[in-house]
Amino acid sequence: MAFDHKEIENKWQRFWAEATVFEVTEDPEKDKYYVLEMFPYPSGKLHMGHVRNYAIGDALARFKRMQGFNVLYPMGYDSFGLPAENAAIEHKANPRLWTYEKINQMRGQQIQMGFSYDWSRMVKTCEPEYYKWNQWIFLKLMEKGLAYRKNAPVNWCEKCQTVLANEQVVNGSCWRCGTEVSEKALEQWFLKITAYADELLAGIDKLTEWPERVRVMQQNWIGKSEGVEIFFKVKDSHHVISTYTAHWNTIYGVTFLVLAPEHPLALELVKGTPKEKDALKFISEMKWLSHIDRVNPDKDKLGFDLGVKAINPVTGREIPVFLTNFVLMDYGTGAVMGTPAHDQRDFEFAKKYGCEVRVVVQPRDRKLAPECMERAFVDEGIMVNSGPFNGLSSAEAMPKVATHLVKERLAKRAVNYKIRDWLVSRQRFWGTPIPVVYCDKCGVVPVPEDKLPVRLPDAAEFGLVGNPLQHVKSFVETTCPRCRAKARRETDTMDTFVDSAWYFLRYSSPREAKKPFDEKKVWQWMPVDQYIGGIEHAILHLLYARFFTKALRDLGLLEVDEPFQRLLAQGMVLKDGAKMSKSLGNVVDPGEIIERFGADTARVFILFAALPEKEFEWSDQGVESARRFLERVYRLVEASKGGMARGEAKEKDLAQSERLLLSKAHRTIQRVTEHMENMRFNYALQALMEFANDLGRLECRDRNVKWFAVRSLVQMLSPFAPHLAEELWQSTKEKGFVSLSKWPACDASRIDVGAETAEAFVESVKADLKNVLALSKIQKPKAVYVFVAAKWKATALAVVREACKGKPDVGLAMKALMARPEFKAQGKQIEAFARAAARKAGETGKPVALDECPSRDPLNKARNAFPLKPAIYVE
RNA sequence: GCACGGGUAGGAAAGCGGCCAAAUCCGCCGGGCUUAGAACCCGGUCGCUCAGUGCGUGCGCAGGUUCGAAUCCUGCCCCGUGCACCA
Repeated sequence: MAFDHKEIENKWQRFWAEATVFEVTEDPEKDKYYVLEMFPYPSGKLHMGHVRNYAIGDALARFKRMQGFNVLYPMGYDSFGLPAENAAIEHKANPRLWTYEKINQMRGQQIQMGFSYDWSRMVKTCEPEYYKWNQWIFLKLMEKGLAYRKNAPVNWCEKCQTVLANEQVVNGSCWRCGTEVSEKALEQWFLKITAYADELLAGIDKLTEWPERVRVMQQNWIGKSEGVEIFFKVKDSHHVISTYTAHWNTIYGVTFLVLAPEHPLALELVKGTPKEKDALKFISEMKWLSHIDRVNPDKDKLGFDLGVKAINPVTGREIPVFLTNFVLMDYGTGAVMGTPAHDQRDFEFAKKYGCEVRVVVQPRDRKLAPECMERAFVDEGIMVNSGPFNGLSSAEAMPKVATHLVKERLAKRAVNYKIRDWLVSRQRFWGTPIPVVYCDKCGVVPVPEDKLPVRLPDAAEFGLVGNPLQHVKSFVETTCPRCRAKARRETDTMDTFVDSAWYFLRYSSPREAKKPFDEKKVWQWMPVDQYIGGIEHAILHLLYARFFTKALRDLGLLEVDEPFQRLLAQGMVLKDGAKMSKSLGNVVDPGEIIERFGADTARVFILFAALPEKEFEWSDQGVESARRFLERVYRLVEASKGGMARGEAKEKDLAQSERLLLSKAHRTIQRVTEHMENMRFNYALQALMEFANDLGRLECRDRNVKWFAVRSLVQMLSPFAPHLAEELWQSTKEKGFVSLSKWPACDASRIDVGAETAEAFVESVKADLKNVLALSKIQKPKAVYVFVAAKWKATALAVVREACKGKPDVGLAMKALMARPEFKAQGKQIEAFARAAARKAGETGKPVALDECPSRDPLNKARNAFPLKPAIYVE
């Protein structure tokens, strides 16, 4: 091993910390750049996902820093949450101590990785100095009616003994423990994210630097639907059933209505009729079904005919009214009109319960007959059986039908959203206490601002039923802030997503004691220029953070609308084709990689493996190759040290290969800079690898060119392998830290396009041929030998043929060469001799006879000397 | 079902109208260096063919647009991811 990664890494980590190299303050002289990674839950050990996430962020932060930006690159811990509490139950550990231990372990590994965080800004959400402001913001939201309490059926996880937000229910199961979620009615706290539904949706258009799929997911989640509510009169009754639809053009095809079992009219309509008892029975059966079963499209559609008739407002026909399991009370009006011919669910229902199928949209290429239909026709077509709208296309009919219905007062325009208010109550200990008190006299009383934070008690008994906080008397028993009477403190804590909904603001002024953050400083840093994290937060966290940003703006605390300018959803690290997971046993521990190969290697490998947003397969060989690359750079720089001198290279003094090297250096700077800008780190590394090869093979005696090339390489390597780069920076006698050096500038005029292209090659072949001919005084050569790198062979020969105007037979020359007794051996050997000749020719500047060639001269040296420039021999 | 992303050489993964038989890394083959190996350096790595070279096939499948397609369009087949009885 050429270098000792442990020694180098420890050394530079210490130096960075001692010199507080990465701490930043606001600086009006510089442009700011805020790089943020989704802060981790402190589980103790980093996993590969973390390493990838932070390697990406750190490379960008280091690059931007070197470019002269004032870079805010902080780290913190999302340290409230279930695992700490579960550990408390299992191991009788104190969740606070457990959490702090894990934070320290994790932070230790992050330091080992060499991430350039400003640790002075560290934020831990479980500390009162942080969660105090959760409470404060909660109270502000309460004042504005954006935080409220209501009795609601909630998603309940029996195992975690807690309520879950809709976003935390994955396929009907708890997102954490996988237990099937059940439904339960409870008094719960909500945040009114729906008040911002429209703005959150409209804002997505502005997020042009977010991945498309995340934007789509958010759009779907908000689920805005613009439609109409159509009113159906109930026959022989004063009741009106209002239904929401987005396909109002099919109103003439409505042949029944279906109500959710919870619909207020469900019982009302059958009160006192013989159907009442059965209706009650049906309703209670439906209530037994969980929400999950109700919305499962594979479940049978069940109906109960209420026996009453409604009137289709446009056809005047009487239509039956059913209760059903497949209509949801919390979307639209809880009642749906049935258009069996044009909606698959309605079609199935109608077939089962014998409702009329009435076609009102005909496909253009065939004719539908209700009795022959096997499924609903849901595509675009021509309106039929629709009174005045017959003959229109369904698209044309949409606005006309809507206008008609509204004008006739049969309907009103309506908008519906899928998004629901955010349920933030959790029946857990390890979270931010919700700052309210229940008083028998005054009701729900907010804790006054000056009494914040409501601190979590230091100790509690874990493992009892329900929330441990309920059993802490000193916490629960309090007095009413308003009337001083005995009162009970709220024991629910906040969803941890509240913590992460604004932590990025806190980094601007992490020790601010009088408010959640300093407005001026936040103004300096926000928005986050580049946010990086896992796709799993595409909806949950990102939507909540956007909501908080807007809500805080409306509280007058912020001036930005959107928190995250550019978003990168990093890809997963796979092993054996699957996500690394304990249960699959395919986890690669970053700690071991750091130990064996070093942090620099781990970083280079992980960034080189693929584009950051794509998933890639872990490869042990890939790790080794990353290490080999670093070794090569190390050797190159060590070998170059003697031949370098700081200074500007003088163009006219440069030999071809030196000019080429200089050109390559600038070309590489150009490529790497551009790739860094776009976070295409794998390309940047590729360019660096190629450049390292060039540096190794191109002969360079010019000390200034050498210096520039080596120095640039070390600098550009530093975002990827910062420790090694610092070491090389120091060993090449550069001042200060490479981490703080100015990113090399590409001087486009130094890019010698000619030297890098075939044209230039052709020119050089021509020139060399001329020189050779002149020097050798052979005006009419019998043969010409050209020795070059294989890729240039064809070009070179073509040029020589052209230049010699066909006189010497170049092809025959090679044959003649083959015929010589000393070259009877293999072609390879001929090549070796040829290269030796080329080298000799290059050294003396004169052509040499082949038999002058030292036969044992190493091929590789000849090869190194003449990668591009041809050697020409004539006879 | 809908939406989004993919299918490229032995493997991973670039390219997204001509400079593409296709970057880079790995693997494999040959050579150099070595007592030998490791490491390191060089060359090769779709098939046939040659001294140079040339030809054929070719980037999921089938068509199309174009002077020209891995790259653009259409349809199809696979694979991921997300959302799904949202009316």
